[in-house]
Amino acid sequence: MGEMYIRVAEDENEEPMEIPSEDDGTVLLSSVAAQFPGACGLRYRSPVSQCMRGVRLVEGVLHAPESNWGNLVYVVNYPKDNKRKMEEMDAASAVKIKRGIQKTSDLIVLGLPWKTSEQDLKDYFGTFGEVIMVQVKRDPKSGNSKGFGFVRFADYETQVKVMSQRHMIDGRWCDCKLPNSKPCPVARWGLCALTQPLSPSQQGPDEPLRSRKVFVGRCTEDMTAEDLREFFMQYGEVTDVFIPKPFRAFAFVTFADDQVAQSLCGEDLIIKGVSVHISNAEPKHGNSRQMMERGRFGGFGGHGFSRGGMGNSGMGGGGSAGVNLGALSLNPAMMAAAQAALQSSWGVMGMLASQQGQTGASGGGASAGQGSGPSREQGQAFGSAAGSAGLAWGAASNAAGGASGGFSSSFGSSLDTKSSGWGM
DNA sequence: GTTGAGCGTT
Repeated sequence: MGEMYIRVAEDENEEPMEIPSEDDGTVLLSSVAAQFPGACGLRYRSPVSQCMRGVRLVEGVLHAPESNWGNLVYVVNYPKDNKRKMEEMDAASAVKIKRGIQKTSDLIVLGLPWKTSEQDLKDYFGTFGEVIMVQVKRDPKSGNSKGFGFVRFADYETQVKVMSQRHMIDGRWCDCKLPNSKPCPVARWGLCALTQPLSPSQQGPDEPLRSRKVFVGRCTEDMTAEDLREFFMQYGEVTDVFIPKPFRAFAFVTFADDQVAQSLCGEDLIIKGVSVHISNAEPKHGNSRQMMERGRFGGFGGHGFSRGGMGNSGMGGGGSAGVNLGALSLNPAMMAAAQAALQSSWGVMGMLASQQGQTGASGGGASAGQGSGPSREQGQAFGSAAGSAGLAWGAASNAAGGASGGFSSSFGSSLDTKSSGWGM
Protein backbone atom coordinates (compact mmCIF):
# COMPACT_ATOMS: atom_id res chain seq x y z
CA MET A 1 0.00 0.00 0.00
CA GLY A 2 1.86 3.08 -1.22
CA GLU A 3 1.57 6.65 -0.13
CA MET A 4 -1.89 8.08 -0.17
CA TYR A 5 -3.79 10.87 1.49
CA ILE A 6 -6.55 10.84 4.04
CA ARG A 7 -9.00 13.64 4.47
CA VAL A 8 -8.89 15.45 7.75
CA ALA A 9 -10.92 18.38 8.96
CA GLU A 10 -11.35 20.34 12.09
CA ASP A 11 -15.05 19.73 11.99
CA GLU A 12 -17.31 17.35 10.14
CA ASN A 13 -18.66 19.93 7.79
CA GLU A 14 -15.54 21.92 7.25
CA GLU A 15 -13.40 21.59 4.21
CA PRO A 16 -11.00 18.72 4.73
CA MET A 17 -7.29 18.84 4.20
CA GLU A 18 -5.37 15.93 2.78
CA ILE A 19 -2.76 14.44 5.06
CA PRO A 20 -0.19 12.00 3.68
CA SER A 21 -0.02 8.48 4.98
CA GLU A 22 3.07 6.39 5.48
CA ASP A 23 4.13 3.54 3.27
CA ASP A 24 2.52 0.99 5.51
CA GLY A 25 -0.81 2.74 5.31
CA THR A 26 -0.66 4.33 8.73
CA VAL A 27 -0.75 8.05 9.36
CA LEU A 28 1.54 9.74 11.79
CA LEU A 29 -0.09 11.89 14.41
CA SER A 30 2.72 14.33 13.80
CA SER A 31 1.60 14.67 10.20
CA VAL A 32 -1.83 15.62 11.42
CA ALA A 33 -0.44 17.93 14.05
CA ALA A 34 1.67 19.64 11.43
CA GLN A 35 -1.52 20.94 9.86
CA PHE A 36 -3.62 21.06 13.02
CA PRO A 37 -1.39 22.20 15.84
CA GLY A 38 -2.31 20.67 19.14
CA ALA A 39 -4.13 17.71 17.60
CA CYS A 40 -4.00 14.60 19.74
CA GLY A 41 -5.97 12.15 17.65
CA LEU A 42 -8.62 11.54 15.02
CA ARG A 43 -12.20 10.39 15.00
CA TYR A 44 -14.72 9.69 12.29
CA ARG A 45 -18.37 8.94 11.88
CA SER A 46 -18.93 5.27 11.34
CA PRO A 47 -21.02 4.63 8.23
CA VAL A 48 -22.64 1.68 9.96
CA SER A 49 -23.34 2.89 13.47
CA GLN A 50 -23.54 6.58 12.61
CA CYS A 51 -21.60 7.17 15.78
CA MET A 52 -18.30 8.93 16.10
CA ARG A 53 -15.48 6.46 16.44
CA GLY A 54 -11.94 7.00 17.55
CA VAL A 55 -9.05 6.10 15.35
CA ARG A 56 -6.61 3.70 16.92
CA LEU A 57 -3.50 5.51 18.04
CA VAL A 58 -0.38 3.63 19.08
CA GLU A 59 2.75 5.50 19.94
CA GLY A 60 2.06 8.40 17.65
CA VAL A 61 0.87 6.23 14.79
CA LEU A 62 -2.73 6.33 13.61
CA HIS A 63 -4.08 3.10 12.25
CA ALA A 64 -6.78 2.91 9.62
CA PRO A 65 -10.06 1.45 10.79
CA GLU A 66 -10.55 -1.96 9.19
CA SER A 67 -7.09 -1.34 7.73
CA ASN A 68 -8.60 0.98 5.20
CA TRP A 69 -8.93 4.73 5.50
CA GLY A 70 -11.53 4.83 2.77
CA ASN A 71 -12.95 8.11 1.68
CA LEU A 72 -14.18 9.22 5.08
CA VAL A 73 -13.48 12.61 6.52
CA TYR A 74 -11.56 12.31 9.75
CA VAL A 75 -12.07 14.89 12.42
CA VAL A 76 -9.27 16.23 14.55
CA ASN A 77 -9.33 15.64 18.27
CA TYR A 78 -7.90 18.23 20.58
CA PRO A 79 -7.03 17.80 24.22
CA LYS A 80 -9.74 18.38 26.79
CA ASP A 81 -12.64 18.71 24.40
CA ASN A 82 -11.10 21.78 22.89
CA LYS A 83 -12.95 22.03 19.65
CA ARG A 84 -11.16 25.26 19.01
CA LYS A 85 -7.63 25.47 17.87
CA MET A 86 -5.20 25.36 20.71
CA GLU A 87 -3.53 28.49 19.50
CA GLU A 88 -6.58 30.52 20.38
CA MET A 89 -5.62 29.88 23.94
CA ASP A 90 -2.22 31.32 23.37
CA ALA A 91 0.46 31.41 25.97
CA ALA A 92 -0.20 35.01 26.77
CA SER A 93 -3.80 34.52 27.73
CA ALA A 94 -2.99 31.37 29.61
CA VAL A 95 -0.53 33.14 31.82
CA LYS A 96 -2.82 36.09 32.26
CA ILE A 97 -5.66 33.92 33.35
CA LYS A 98 -3.35 32.15 35.69
CA ARG A 99 -2.32 35.52 37.04
CA GLY A 100 -5.89 36.37 37.75
CA ILE A 101 -6.69 33.34 39.78
CA GLN A 102 -3.87 31.83 41.74
CA LYS A 103 -0.66 33.81 41.59
CA THR A 104 1.31 33.97 44.74
CA SER A 105 3.97 36.59 45.19
CA ASP A 106 7.21 36.67 47.00
CA LEU A 107 6.71 38.20 50.41
CA ILE A 108 9.31 40.30 52.10
CA VAL A 109 10.04 39.23 55.64
CA LEU A 110 11.10 42.19 57.74
CA GLY A 111 12.73 42.18 61.11
CA LEU A 112 14.57 38.90 61.01
CA PRO A 113 17.13 38.24 63.71
CA TRP A 114 20.65 38.38 62.38
CA LYS A 115 21.13 34.74 63.08
CA THR A 116 18.10 33.46 61.23
CA SER A 117 19.02 31.21 58.33
CA GLU A 118 17.09 30.19 55.26
CA GLN A 119 16.55 26.81 56.81
CA ASP A 120 15.06 28.48 59.86
CA LEU A 121 12.72 30.40 57.59
CA LYS A 122 11.72 27.32 55.71
CA ASP A 123 11.06 25.47 58.94
CA TYR A 124 9.01 28.27 60.37
CA PHE A 125 6.92 29.12 57.33
CA GLY A 126 6.53 25.48 56.45
CA THR A 127 4.07 25.26 59.30
CA PHE A 128 1.69 27.48 57.33
CA GLY A 129 1.85 25.67 54.03
CA GLU A 130 4.14 24.58 51.27
CA VAL A 131 7.10 26.89 50.89
CA ILE A 132 8.60 27.10 47.44
CA MET A 133 11.32 29.68 48.01
CA VAL A 134 13.11 31.33 50.89
CA GLN A 135 15.93 33.80 50.91
CA VAL A 136 17.82 35.64 53.57
CA LYS A 137 19.45 38.75 52.17
CA ARG A 138 23.05 39.03 53.24
CA ASP A 139 25.92 41.35 52.77
CA PRO A 140 27.89 39.65 50.05
CA LYS A 141 31.19 40.55 51.68
CA SER A 142 30.60 39.62 55.26
CA GLY A 143 27.82 37.16 54.70
CA ASN A 144 25.91 38.80 57.50
CA SER A 145 22.17 38.84 57.28
CA LYS A 146 20.63 42.17 56.46
CA GLY A 147 17.74 41.28 58.69
CA PHE A 148 15.23 40.65 56.00
CA GLY A 149 14.42 38.02 53.47
CA PHE A 150 11.81 36.69 51.13
CA VAL A 151 9.45 33.79 51.12
CA ARG A 152 7.11 32.39 48.53
CA PHE A 153 4.31 29.93 49.14
CA ALA A 154 2.73 27.46 46.82
CA ASP A 155 -0.79 28.52 47.66
CA TYR A 156 -2.35 31.90 47.75
CA GLU A 157 -4.41 31.05 50.80
CA THR A 158 -1.21 30.43 52.69
CA GLN A 159 0.14 33.74 51.55
CA VAL A 160 -2.95 35.59 52.71
CA LYS A 161 -2.79 33.90 56.06
CA VAL A 162 0.87 34.68 56.53
CA MET A 163 0.42 38.30 55.58
CA SER A 164 -2.43 38.67 58.02
CA GLN A 165 -0.37 38.24 61.13
CA ARG A 166 2.97 38.96 62.73
CA HIS A 167 5.51 36.25 63.17
CA MET A 168 7.73 35.38 66.08
CA ILE A 169 10.88 34.08 64.44
CA ASP A 170 13.88 33.20 66.57
CA GLY A 171 12.73 35.58 69.26
CA ARG A 172 11.77 38.61 67.20
CA TRP A 173 8.52 39.82 65.74
CA CYS A 174 8.63 39.89 61.98
CA ASP A 175 6.29 41.23 59.33
CA CYS A 176 5.53 39.66 55.99
CA LYS A 177 4.36 42.05 53.33
CA LEU A 178 4.13 42.41 49.63
CA PRO A 179 7.40 43.91 48.51
CA ASN A 180 7.36 47.40 47.09
CA SER A 181 8.37 45.99 43.77
CA LYS A 182 4.98 44.33 43.57
CA PRO A 183 2.10 46.07 41.94
CA CYS A 184 -0.85 46.93 44.06
CA PRO A 185 -3.71 44.52 43.44
CA VAL A 186 -5.98 47.25 42.06
CA ALA A 187 -3.75 48.24 39.25
CA ARG A 188 -2.90 44.65 38.66
CA TRP A 189 -6.49 43.67 38.43
CA GLY A 190 -7.42 46.47 36.11
CA LEU A 191 -4.52 46.07 33.82
CA CYS A 192 -4.93 42.40 33.65
CA ALA A 193 -8.23 42.93 31.96
CA LEU A 194 -6.90 45.83 29.99
CA THR A 195 -3.85 44.48 28.36
CA GLN A 196 -5.67 41.53 27.00
CA PRO A 197 -7.60 43.10 24.12
CA LEU A 198 -4.55 45.03 23.07
CA SER A 199 -2.10 42.22 22.87
CA PRO A 200 -2.87 40.51 19.59
CA SER A 201 -2.85 43.61 17.40
CA GLN A 202 -0.64 46.66 17.89
CA GLN A 203 2.53 45.34 16.43
CA GLY A 204 4.45 48.45 15.56
CA PRO A 205 7.63 48.15 13.50
CA ASP A 206 9.96 48.21 16.45
CA GLU A 207 7.59 48.51 19.31
CA PRO A 208 9.49 47.91 22.53
CA LEU A 209 6.33 46.59 24.11
CA ARG A 210 6.33 43.59 21.89
CA SER A 211 9.89 42.54 22.30
CA ARG A 212 10.65 38.88 22.07
CA LYS A 213 13.35 39.40 24.65
CA VAL A 214 12.85 39.56 28.39
CA PHE A 215 15.06 40.77 31.14
CA VAL A 216 15.64 38.24 33.87
CA GLY A 217 16.56 40.02 37.07
CA ARG A 218 17.94 38.66 40.31
CA CYS A 219 19.81 35.83 38.65
CA THR A 220 22.40 34.02 40.69
CA GLU A 221 25.82 33.10 39.54
CA ASP A 222 25.08 29.41 39.40
CA MET A 223 22.46 29.87 36.72
CA THR A 224 23.98 28.85 33.43
CA ALA A 225 22.64 29.71 30.02
CA GLU A 226 21.62 26.08 29.73
CA ASP A 227 19.71 26.29 32.99
CA LEU A 228 17.83 29.30 31.75
CA ARG A 229 17.15 27.84 28.36
CA GLU A 230 15.84 24.63 29.84
CA PHE A 231 13.70 26.48 32.30
CA PHE A 232 12.15 28.89 29.85
CA MET A 233 11.55 26.21 27.24
CA GLN A 234 8.37 25.34 29.08
CA TYR A 235 6.84 28.62 27.95
CA GLY A 236 7.87 28.51 24.33
CA GLU A 237 10.77 28.20 21.97
CA VAL A 238 13.84 29.97 23.28
CA THR A 239 15.99 31.44 20.58
CA ASP A 240 18.69 33.05 22.68
CA VAL A 241 20.01 33.31 26.21
CA PHE A 242 22.46 36.01 27.10
CA ILE A 243 24.29 36.19 30.40
CA PRO A 244 26.60 39.17 30.79
CA LYS A 245 30.11 38.45 31.87
CA PRO A 246 31.35 39.23 34.42
CA PHE A 247 28.39 38.25 36.52
CA ARG A 248 25.82 40.99 36.82
CA ALA A 249 22.86 39.16 38.31
CA PHE A 250 20.68 39.42 35.27
CA ALA A 251 20.23 37.79 31.92
CA PHE A 252 18.27 38.14 28.73
CA VAL A 253 16.13 35.43 27.26
CA THR A 254 14.72 35.71 23.78
CA PHE A 255 11.74 33.72 22.63
CA ALA A 256 10.63 32.89 19.14
CA ASP A 257 7.24 34.32 19.97
CA ASP A 258 6.86 37.83 21.31
CA GLN A 259 3.60 36.90 22.98
CA VAL A 260 5.37 34.37 25.10
CA ALA A 261 7.91 36.96 26.11
CA GLN A 262 5.26 39.51 26.91
CA SER A 263 3.18 37.06 28.85
CA LEU A 264 6.04 36.48 31.22
CA CYS A 265 6.76 40.10 31.95
CA GLY A 266 6.02 40.97 35.52
CA GLU A 267 6.23 37.40 36.67
CA ASP A 268 8.42 36.21 39.46
CA LEU A 269 9.63 32.78 38.53
CA ILE A 270 11.60 30.40 40.63
CA ILE A 271 14.71 29.03 39.02
CA LYS A 272 17.01 26.81 41.00
CA GLY A 273 15.29 27.88 44.15
CA VAL A 274 15.67 31.60 43.65
CA SER A 275 13.04 34.03 42.64
CA VAL A 276 13.92 35.85 39.47
CA HIS A 277 11.98 38.77 38.13
CA ILE A 278 10.96 38.94 34.51
CA SER A 279 10.49 42.26 32.87
CA ASN A 280 10.69 43.92 29.56
CA ALA A 281 14.15 44.02 28.11
CA GLU A 282 15.02 47.64 27.52
CA PRO A 283 16.51 48.37 24.15
CA LYS A 284 20.28 48.40 24.24
CA HIS A 285 20.52 52.04 23.21
CA GLY A 286 17.41 53.68 24.48
CA ASN A 287 16.29 56.71 22.49
CA SER A 288 15.74 60.02 24.20
CA ARG A 289 12.00 59.67 24.51
CA GLN A 290 12.32 56.45 26.41
CA MET A 291 15.03 57.92 28.56
CA MET A 292 12.69 60.73 29.51
CA GLU A 293 9.94 58.36 30.45
CA ARG A 294 12.23 56.24 32.48
CA GLY A 295 13.53 59.29 34.24
CA ARG A 296 10.14 60.49 35.19
CA PHE A 297 8.71 57.30 36.47
CA GLY A 298 11.78 55.70 37.79
CA GLY A 299 13.01 52.23 37.11
CA PHE A 300 9.95 50.23 37.70
CA GLY A 301 11.72 47.69 39.80
CA GLY A 302 13.10 50.58 41.78
CA HIS A 303 11.92 52.04 44.99
CA GLY A 304 10.67 55.43 43.91
CA PHE A 305 7.13 54.66 44.90
CA SER A 306 6.15 53.41 48.26
CA ARG A 307 3.74 50.79 47.17
CA GLY A 308 1.85 50.05 44.04
CA GLY A 309 2.86 53.08 42.13
CA MET A 310 3.46 52.89 38.46
CA GLY A 311 6.17 50.42 39.19
CA ASN A 312 3.75 47.90 38.04
CA SER A 313 4.58 44.66 36.41
CA GLY A 314 0.97 44.10 35.62
CA MET A 315 1.44 46.72 32.99
CA GLY A 316 3.34 44.22 31.03
CA GLY A 317 6.80 45.09 32.12
CA GLY A 318 8.85 48.24 32.07
CA GLY A 319 7.77 51.64 33.15
CA SER A 320 7.68 52.93 29.63
CA ALA A 321 5.30 50.17 28.66
CA GLY A 322 2.88 51.24 31.31
CA VAL A 323 3.10 54.85 30.34
CA ASN A 324 2.44 54.28 26.72
CA LEU A 325 -0.53 52.10 27.27
CA GLY A 326 -1.89 54.30 29.95
CA ALA A 327 -1.69 57.40 27.85
CA LEU A 328 -3.18 55.84 24.80
CA SER A 329 -6.06 53.61 25.49
CA LEU A 330 -6.06 52.09 28.92
CA ASN A 331 -7.87 54.80 30.70
CA PRO A 332 -11.49 53.96 29.95
CA ALA A 333 -10.96 50.48 31.21
CA MET A 334 -8.97 51.77 34.11
CA MET A 335 -12.04 53.74 34.99
CA ALA A 336 -14.10 50.64 34.74
CA ALA A 337 -11.73 48.85 37.02
CA ALA A 338 -11.87 51.63 39.55
CA GLN A 339 -15.63 51.77 39.41
CA ALA A 340 -15.85 48.07 39.92
CA ALA A 341 -13.67 48.50 42.97
CA LEU A 342 -15.88 51.24 44.32
CA GLN A 343 -19.03 49.26 43.85
CA SER A 344 -17.78 46.45 45.96
CA SER A 345 -18.43 46.96 49.64
CA TRP A 346 -15.21 45.16 50.32
CA GLY A 347 -13.32 47.43 48.04
CA VAL A 348 -10.36 45.80 46.54
CA MET A 349 -10.42 42.94 48.93
CA GLY A 350 -13.76 42.10 47.47
CA MET A 351 -12.23 41.90 44.07
CA LEU A 352 -9.48 39.75 45.38
CA ALA A 353 -11.99 37.50 46.97
CA SER A 354 -13.91 37.06 43.77
CA GLN A 355 -10.74 36.27 41.93
CA GLN A 356 -9.84 33.68 44.44
CA GLY A 357 -13.29 32.29 44.46
CA GLN A 358 -12.58 30.66 41.16
CA THR A 359 -10.06 28.31 42.60
CA GLY A 360 -11.88 27.13 45.64
CA ALA A 361 -15.02 27.87 47.53
CA SER A 362 -13.28 29.06 50.67
CA GLY A 363 -10.48 30.80 48.87
CA GLY A 364 -8.83 34.09 49.66
CA GLY A 365 -12.03 35.87 50.50
CA ALA A 366 -12.78 34.06 53.68
CA SER A 367 -9.29 33.95 55.00
CA ALA A 368 -8.72 37.58 54.14
CA GLY A 369 -11.78 38.67 56.03
CA GLN A 370 -11.34 36.68 59.15
CA GLY A 371 -7.97 37.95 60.31
CA SER A 372 -8.30 40.23 63.28
CA GLY A 373 -6.04 43.25 63.21
CA PRO A 374 -3.87 43.75 60.19
CA SER A 375 -6.10 42.25 57.57
CA ARG A 376 -8.99 44.45 58.52
CA GLU A 377 -6.88 47.51 58.27
CA GLN A 378 -5.64 46.26 55.02
CA GLY A 379 -9.13 45.96 53.69
CA GLN A 380 -9.99 49.48 54.70
CA ALA A 381 -6.85 50.94 53.35
CA PHE A 382 -7.37 49.22 50.07
CA GLY A 383 -10.87 50.51 49.91
CA SER A 384 -9.73 54.08 50.27
CA ALA A 385 -6.93 53.48 47.89
CA ALA A 386 -9.43 52.46 45.30
CA GLY A 387 -11.17 55.74 45.84
CA SER A 388 -8.19 57.88 45.19
CA ALA A 389 -7.16 55.67 42.38
CA GLY A 390 -10.45 56.29 40.70
CA LEU A 391 -9.97 60.01 40.91
CA ALA A 392 -6.43 59.91 39.76
CA TRP A 393 -7.29 57.68 36.88
CA GLY A 394 -9.93 60.12 35.84
CA ALA A 395 -7.32 62.81 35.76
CA ALA A 396 -4.99 60.61 33.85
CA SER A 397 -7.42 60.30 31.01
CA ASN A 398 -7.42 64.05 30.55
CA ALA A 399 -3.74 64.72 30.71
CA ALA A 400 -1.63 61.97 29.40
CA GLY A 401 1.86 62.10 30.83
CA GLY A 402 1.96 64.14 33.98
CA ALA A 403 -1.23 62.81 35.43
CA SER A 404 0.35 59.47 35.98
CA GLY A 405 2.42 61.06 38.67
CA GLY A 406 -0.72 62.11 40.43
CA PHE A 407 -2.01 58.66 40.11
CA SER A 408 0.88 57.07 41.84
CA SER A 409 1.30 59.64 44.53
CA SER A 410 -2.26 59.69 45.76
CA PHE A 411 -2.37 56.01 45.40
CA GLY A 412 0.83 55.42 47.22
CA SER A 413 0.03 57.72 50.08
CA SER A 414 -3.25 56.13 50.91
CA LEU A 415 -1.50 52.83 51.09
CA ASP A 416 1.18 54.29 53.25
CA THR A 417 -1.49 55.08 55.73
CA LYS A 418 -1.99 51.42 55.93
CA SER A 419 1.57 50.44 56.47
CA SER A 420 2.12 53.02 59.19
CA GLY A 421 -0.84 51.75 61.10
CA TRP A 422 0.33 48.26 60.61
CA GLY A 423 3.82 47.71 61.81
CA MET A 424 4.17 48.38 65.52
C1' DG B 1 33.19 42.55 65.58
C1' DT B 2 28.43 47.45 65.63
C1' DT B 3 22.64 47.87 63.63
C1' DG B 4 16.55 47.35 63.69
C1' DA B 5 13.89 50.67 59.34
C1' DG B 6 13.65 48.90 55.25
C1' DC B 7 12.74 46.44 49.88
C1' DG B 8 15.41 41.66 46.15
C1' DT B 9 23.74 42.82 43.24
C1' DT B 10 19.34 45.78 35.77
